[in-house]
Amino acid sequence: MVMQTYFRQQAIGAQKRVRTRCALIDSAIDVFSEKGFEEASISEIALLAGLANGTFYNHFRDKEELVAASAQAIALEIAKQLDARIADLDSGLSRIIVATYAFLRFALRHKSWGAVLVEQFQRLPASGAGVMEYLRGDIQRAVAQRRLEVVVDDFLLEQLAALMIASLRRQLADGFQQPQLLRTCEYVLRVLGLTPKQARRELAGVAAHPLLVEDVVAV
Amino acid sequence: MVMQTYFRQQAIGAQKRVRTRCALIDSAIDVFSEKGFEEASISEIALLAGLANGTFYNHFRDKEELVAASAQAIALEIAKQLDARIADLDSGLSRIIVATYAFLRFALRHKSWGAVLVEQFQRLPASGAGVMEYLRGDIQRAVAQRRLEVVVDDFLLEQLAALMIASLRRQLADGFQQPQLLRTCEYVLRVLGLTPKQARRELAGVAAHPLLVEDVVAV
DNA sequence: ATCATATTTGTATTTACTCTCATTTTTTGA
DNA sequence: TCAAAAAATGAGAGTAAATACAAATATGAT
Repeated sequence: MVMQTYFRQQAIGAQKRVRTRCALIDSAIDVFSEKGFEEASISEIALLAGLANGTFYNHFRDKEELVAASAQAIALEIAKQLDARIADLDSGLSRIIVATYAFLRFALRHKSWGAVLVEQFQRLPASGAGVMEYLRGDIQRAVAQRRLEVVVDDFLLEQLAALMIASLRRQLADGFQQPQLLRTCEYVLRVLGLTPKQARRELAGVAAHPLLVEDVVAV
Repeated sequence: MVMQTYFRQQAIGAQKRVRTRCALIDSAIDVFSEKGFEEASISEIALLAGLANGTFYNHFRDKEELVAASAQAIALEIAKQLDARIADLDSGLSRIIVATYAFLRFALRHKSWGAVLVEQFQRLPASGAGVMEYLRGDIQRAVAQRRLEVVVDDFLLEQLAALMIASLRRQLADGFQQPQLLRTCEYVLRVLGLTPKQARRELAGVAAHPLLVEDVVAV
């Protein structure tokens, strides 16, 4: 696989410091997702980024800081893309479903991104739950719309994140399988307090959304 | 904290090979739970076990193999203890609840054990889900008793394991909090297809079980 | 275009660990 | 008790992280 250069390209025109940082992140995403965190060596990452070993330490204290920065960059990017695409949805419940589905779908299409998210979640679940911060707003919206009755706290978000990350990890290993992705969406809704029937109905209700239709969703 | 010697003591009288192996596992549980997997060094583990560095390699190929063996030893031990104590319960649903609660409660009382389970689950979720293999039987029992309608597959068990491990991890960090533990039990039941009301009712139904009463359960 | 500043380079050094293996010690069972 | 087998030892080779730093280079504001 050829090196990804997504963040590099985003940074064209920016300060040198930012550009180099992005080069390291691009390189790290590649090496982490290919070898895993522990096997990835700093010198290899620097080399692949076209930089000398010492340069790494101008930007990050250690590997942990780099994987955290990579995961955050990825999460921000995904969130940005999702936000725009579900702006048309008013129902909190629908937003939860579509965002959850699309988030996982996206991370499965861009496997190296997904791998880094999984890596960082395992390392620091609290920060990982932050990756799903967008869910908080949509859940609260659904509560305000009287479609859910639930207290939104960090523990709840962590439990939901655990479901999603476990699903992601499994499918990164086995390949995308829509039924599993839909099951995870259902489980999320059930944990949020919907009955299985309601969850199924809500899911069917958004099956026609463009972000789901790409896959020809069969609920 | 003084070193735990649980498995060592189990192995008194056994072959030398087994005794040394258990000494390494005891030591590993201590070091892993105190420093985490990455910071733990093989030489430190060997030293704490009263062994020379090289001895480690007579028993395990690397740290991964050791943490896997430790987690398995722990899981077997917990399963053994739980099995005996829920033998009186006939209802599959009740067994699911009590076992889930007691499993987490146990891992929270013996923090170093809990930490190793979390570590291994993060490393290899599939094997981690094996830790919860006991759940499979109880779920199938509940299905046979017509209290659940669900297909039991590996994916389902992994999703449930993810909920439990996330809860465990959070409480290892923050300390035992019964409300969170009970919430995780409820979420497990909901994922299994119970409505929130049913889940709540089932939970109340077993609140009097000895394994839960230790904590004076307030549902 | 210039130059003060910021960044990168790459080597050298320290530190810490993993893993190997020839040798020594301990165990086991007859 | 004894000898063969099993296990333990610990020094050493090899690897990589982390840090330092003086010299070289690139940058961007003016």
